[in-house]
Amino acid sequence: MVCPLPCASLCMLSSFNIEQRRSSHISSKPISESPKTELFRKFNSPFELKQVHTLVIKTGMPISDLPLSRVASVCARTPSFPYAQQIFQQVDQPETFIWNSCLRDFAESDSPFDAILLFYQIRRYNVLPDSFTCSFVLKACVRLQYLFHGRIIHAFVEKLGLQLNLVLLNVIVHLYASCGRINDAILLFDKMPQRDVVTWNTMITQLVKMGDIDSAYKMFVQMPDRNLRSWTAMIAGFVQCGKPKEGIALFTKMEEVGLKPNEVTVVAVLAACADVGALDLGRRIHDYSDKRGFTRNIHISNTLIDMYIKCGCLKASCDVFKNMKERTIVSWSAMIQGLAIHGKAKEALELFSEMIYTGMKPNGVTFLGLLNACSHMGLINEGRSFFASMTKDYGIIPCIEHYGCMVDLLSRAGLLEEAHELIEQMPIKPNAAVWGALLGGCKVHKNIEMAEIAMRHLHELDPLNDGYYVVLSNIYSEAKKWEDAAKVRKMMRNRGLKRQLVGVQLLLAGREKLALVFGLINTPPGETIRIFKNLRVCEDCHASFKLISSIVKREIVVRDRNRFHCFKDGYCSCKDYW
DNA sequence: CTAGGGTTAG
Repeated sequence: MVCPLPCASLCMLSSFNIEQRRSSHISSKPISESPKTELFRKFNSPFELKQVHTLVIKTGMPISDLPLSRVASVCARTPSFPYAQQIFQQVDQPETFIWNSCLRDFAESDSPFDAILLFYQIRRYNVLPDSFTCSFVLKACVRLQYLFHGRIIHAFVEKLGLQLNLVLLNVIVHLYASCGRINDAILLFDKMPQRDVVTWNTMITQLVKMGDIDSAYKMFVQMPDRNLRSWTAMIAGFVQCGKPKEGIALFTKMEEVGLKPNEVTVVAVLAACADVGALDLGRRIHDYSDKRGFTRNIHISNTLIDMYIKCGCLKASCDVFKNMKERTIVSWSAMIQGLAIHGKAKEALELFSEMIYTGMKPNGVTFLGLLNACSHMGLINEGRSFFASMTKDYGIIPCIEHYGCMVDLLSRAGLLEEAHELIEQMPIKPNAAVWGALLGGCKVHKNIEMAEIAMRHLHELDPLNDGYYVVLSNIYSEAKKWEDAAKVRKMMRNRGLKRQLVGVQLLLAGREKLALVFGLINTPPGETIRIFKNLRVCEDCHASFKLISSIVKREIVVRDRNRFHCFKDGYCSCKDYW
């Protein structure tokens, strides 16, 4: 992160002459419409500003009609500050007020750095700053994660005697915490003479961002008053920290207290439902959202799509998607990924074409969905061509997850050498997921040599994960290499990994079937049965489910770690490729 | 009403 000294930022203002010369011929360029109107809106240099100013004076237009932020932004970057000051002093508003509005615009713009520049100019030319001035420039510091400037402004706040202003202190707490200085934030929090619900909410959110959900919850319990935002922040916090069950439990408590969820709460709760597969609650929230008109909110529809997908209701997610009047890349990517994990590769690819046709630009996540689709259905050539196209046609640099998908795609298809080559030549250091994908392929295609290569890396990258040892041991066992299998088990024991290799699989297999029987007894005939598990479905269960689905004439949807299996009339949506 | 806190796809 660039964090120039304040004096350095002032030095940057010396580009005045270059800018003036570069832009002086803009006005002589042929412009459609009225060139003067164009100039009035878009002037970019002090030179053009003077032209506009002249225009204002000539036409007798009130000076307050000038786009003041434009004036300020031109002058923030050049030594023409006094010129803008002159103009502002003729406007029928306090000068500080106008500079503050400009600061606010800059702080919220795409280049918040302008606010920092302008702030130092304001200081230099002795405009009297107030608490609003500080709050806007602090906001820019937060957005830019400029701790250095933030500390300067903090000191400045004290110098101005504003150290008791609660709003400012809240922003400063936010600044320190969001810049990773949680201890500074806590220090300030502890010595604040008073705190309000915003102070507490800020701490909770930032603690969650640091991954410290326990401290966040302690504060949530400890705080004197909680508003809807406090509850929402805490629910979202649980979801973000991978504790969706706790999130749902807290939501239930919130309802008991009598608070009604708003749009943001709904997004967080739906995300929790998606993670644990709480379809009933998800449907209830969907109803509620419809009643309150929340479904027009794109965030909510996007999250609904995701929730239905992860709960195994592809149809319901399609309905939400179709009913959306506007869609973002998140909507499309979620839907493509949804089709992919439900084994509808063809539909996923078609949806992608449709998306491109509407002019929506894909991003990295979109391609993850596409590669997933290809991977689950063994579409090797399509996968290769998407992987090439993402960079070539859309300028998206593949990240580790994309490589993981490609390795998965090639390995599943038995192209273990090609997968290994891809890993060897990828520009990022491969992680455990990448080598794990290769190992998975080695199991399916019974390649012991390659499995050993993958294992050497996994051993190093993720030594405490017993799952890989289990896979390797199984590969040896299947090849009847009992001694090697025993060696792996010994290795696990030496590392203190105690999982019972054979017992685990049997137990899980039993559980899946038990879940199915339970579902058959407890649901009306004909209704879809949904089973969730946190590992991969084993081959034995997969075969049984196909059979049972045709006998009882019911759909059985199983969510495993990676995807969905929809069993119907003796067939599975994965077409046995998984 | 010139300022501060909570949200989605992998």
